[in-house]
Amino acid sequence: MCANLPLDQILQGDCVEILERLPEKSVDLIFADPPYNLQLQKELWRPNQTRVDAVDDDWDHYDSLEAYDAFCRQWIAACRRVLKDTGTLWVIGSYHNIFRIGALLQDLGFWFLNDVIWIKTNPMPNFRGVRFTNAHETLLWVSKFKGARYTFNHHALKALNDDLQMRSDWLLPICNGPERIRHNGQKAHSTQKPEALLYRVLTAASCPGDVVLDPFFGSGTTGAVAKKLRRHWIGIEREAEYIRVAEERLAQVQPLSEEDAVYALEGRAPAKTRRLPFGRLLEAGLLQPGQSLYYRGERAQAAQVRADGRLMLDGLCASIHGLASQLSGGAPANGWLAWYYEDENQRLCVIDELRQRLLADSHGAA
Amino acid sequence: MCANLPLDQILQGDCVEILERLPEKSVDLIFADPPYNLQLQKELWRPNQTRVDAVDDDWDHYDSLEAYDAFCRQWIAACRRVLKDTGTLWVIGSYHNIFRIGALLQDLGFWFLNDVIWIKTNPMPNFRGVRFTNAHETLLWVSKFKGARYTFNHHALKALNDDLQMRSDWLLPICNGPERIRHNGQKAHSTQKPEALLYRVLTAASCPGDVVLDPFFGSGTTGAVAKKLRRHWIGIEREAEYIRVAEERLAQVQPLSEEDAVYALEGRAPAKTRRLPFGRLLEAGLLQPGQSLYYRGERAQAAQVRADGRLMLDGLCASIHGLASQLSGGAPANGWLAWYYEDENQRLCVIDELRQRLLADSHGAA
DNA sequence: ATGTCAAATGAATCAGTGC
DNA sequence: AGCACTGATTCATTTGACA
Repeated sequence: MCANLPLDQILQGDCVEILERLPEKSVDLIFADPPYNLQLQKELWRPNQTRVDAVDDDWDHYDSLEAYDAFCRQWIAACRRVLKDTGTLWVIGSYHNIFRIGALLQDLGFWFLNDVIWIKTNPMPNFRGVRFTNAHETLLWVSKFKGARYTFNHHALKALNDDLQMRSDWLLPICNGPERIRHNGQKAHSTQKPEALLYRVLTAASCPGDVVLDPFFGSGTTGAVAKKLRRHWIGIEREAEYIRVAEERLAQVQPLSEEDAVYALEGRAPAKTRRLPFGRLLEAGLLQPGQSLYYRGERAQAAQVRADGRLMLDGLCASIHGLASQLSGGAPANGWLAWYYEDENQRLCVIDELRQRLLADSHGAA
Repeated sequence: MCANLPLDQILQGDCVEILERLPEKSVDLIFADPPYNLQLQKELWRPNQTRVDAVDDDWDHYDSLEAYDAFCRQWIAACRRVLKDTGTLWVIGSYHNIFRIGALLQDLGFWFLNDVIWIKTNPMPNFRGVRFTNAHETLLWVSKFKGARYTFNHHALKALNDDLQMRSDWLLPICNGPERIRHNGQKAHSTQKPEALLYRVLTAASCPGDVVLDPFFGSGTTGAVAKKLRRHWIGIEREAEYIRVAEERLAQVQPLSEEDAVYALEGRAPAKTRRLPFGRLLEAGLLQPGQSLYYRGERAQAAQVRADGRLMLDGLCASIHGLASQLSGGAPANGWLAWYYEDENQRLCVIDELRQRLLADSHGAA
């Protein structure tokens, strides 16, 4: 971690200027909730003749699509510079702006990992009945370039989702009730995001101790969740009033215990199996060099174990994973489940059983 | 409708060339399911739609984005020309291409009505657990320009959704089972869309007799649903094999009866009342000039009826609607429901009852 | 305290017809 | 095209008043 990174603070000012003063490749995760450029047309009234308190803040106004594009190109490029090569960027938006931002991200070399849909359980209806209820917002999740390594805590997310793989559609309520910060009954910020949304983002794409940056900090939801989950955070915000709101809020956040933060990361998934190289089976005497392993348990496809832990078959030589992949036509393969050995009773058993036996032995790990 | 519009046919060829031969402003609805960003297919397209044989991987990421943009700009512009000013365009895509298309639509002057998320009940899992399950596709719905009139059958959609306003998130299964067209066990088309999706699109944004065009016709789902719902359809498709599949499919489609098609359109909408000016109540003798009407049934807010059918209160003088609007602080108001008169028993009744009485009298309409 | 009902409200590109 | 006039339209939650 960079020594001169201002951690766990809110930096006041224009996000582009401040980002350009931060060290490059120093941040693990960026969550950006930029102005949406809503361009509201006129007053909107409910059928019960009350007025809708719409977002009409000055910070959301741009003169043209071109002006909005130029603004976004600047802050996205500045984010890219401070992001580690293994870091990822999230952006949230609506149809007013998200297509421009998505295209810009691709133009600037980012690589899409997912677009995630936040489906609101309780959106504002379309009062005039002239369109579909606008019931969602879109989150973009991109890595810095194609092929970049990145963090995705698959098991934590799976656990968060009742042991089903987490999908790209997230059903969550809007920020309301006690969580919504109000002063004298007025919203402290017109677009405060729910903590549940950030909880999911940070759990998925960062680890405890990582640095999470939010260039449009607002009421500080990103910081609040980062602090709770024991991530470092950096907030950038222009408006002094929002900074006061966020600082008061952050002072009240209690971080989870270290164990709980790690537990939140691992979720209820089976304890993460330690990595164990295939060669350990040879070292442990569970397999012998020269012994045959059978692809998918078929005796017709026999490979020989080499002393270095590689397999040979028909002149091919590769790891258990690589050879299985080649035999399957190139699909990624888990060699532990692809290869079978003959046990003392001449029965074929999957080699993963040997790995499990070794892992269960507390002294077995390398 | 244009006399020289080739209705209920599949036109073979490049969609841009064919669109440019069709009459302008002649089509009510376009549904487009364009090829995804060709990064995935490892193909390059020149701006003139000819395919570049990409023999290796050394093509440039940015060149490919630009080529895809050029391709999309052409077909979208061609669609815009044939679309009536009151027509709307739908485009479906995934994160690979939808952001480029959304931005292009805005650049070309289209106006967003909604982005709609098709959430798949049964998506393909992410087998390697390195991302979220990509469980949705995005549909864009745009009118030709800001402020354009367009068709949205609010009541039909509300009826489709158990009398709740239809939202922008649609939960529908992917096309599978008997609906999926197969030849010798092979999918006849790799991206056949479910008819339920098109059913909702056409029900929402077109009327029986309208002309629906699909520039990437494929297996013909758009045509099949259009025929069923008694819309005219035009399909454009390059591949002869897909055309054969679609023609065979369309021959088997039975249109709904006219009544069913109209019922599907109207849903449970209230019968449309004829328009009746307030002055007719005076002419019919149901109200007298000088009589008092009470705003929202409160005797403290009494307006006087003038002989010209306007109301006066506190020096204000306006129509029943205009005065109700002013009294409510500017909200649009339905005067028929806002004003009450005193009946022969000194009870206050809403003046809409008088309108209904006059409308029920078949001779009452102006 | 507890229950019931009315009022308030949330990132919104929010009207249609006829002259 | 522009103007004047008519009149159709909302869901899930939370908050607060009041019994």
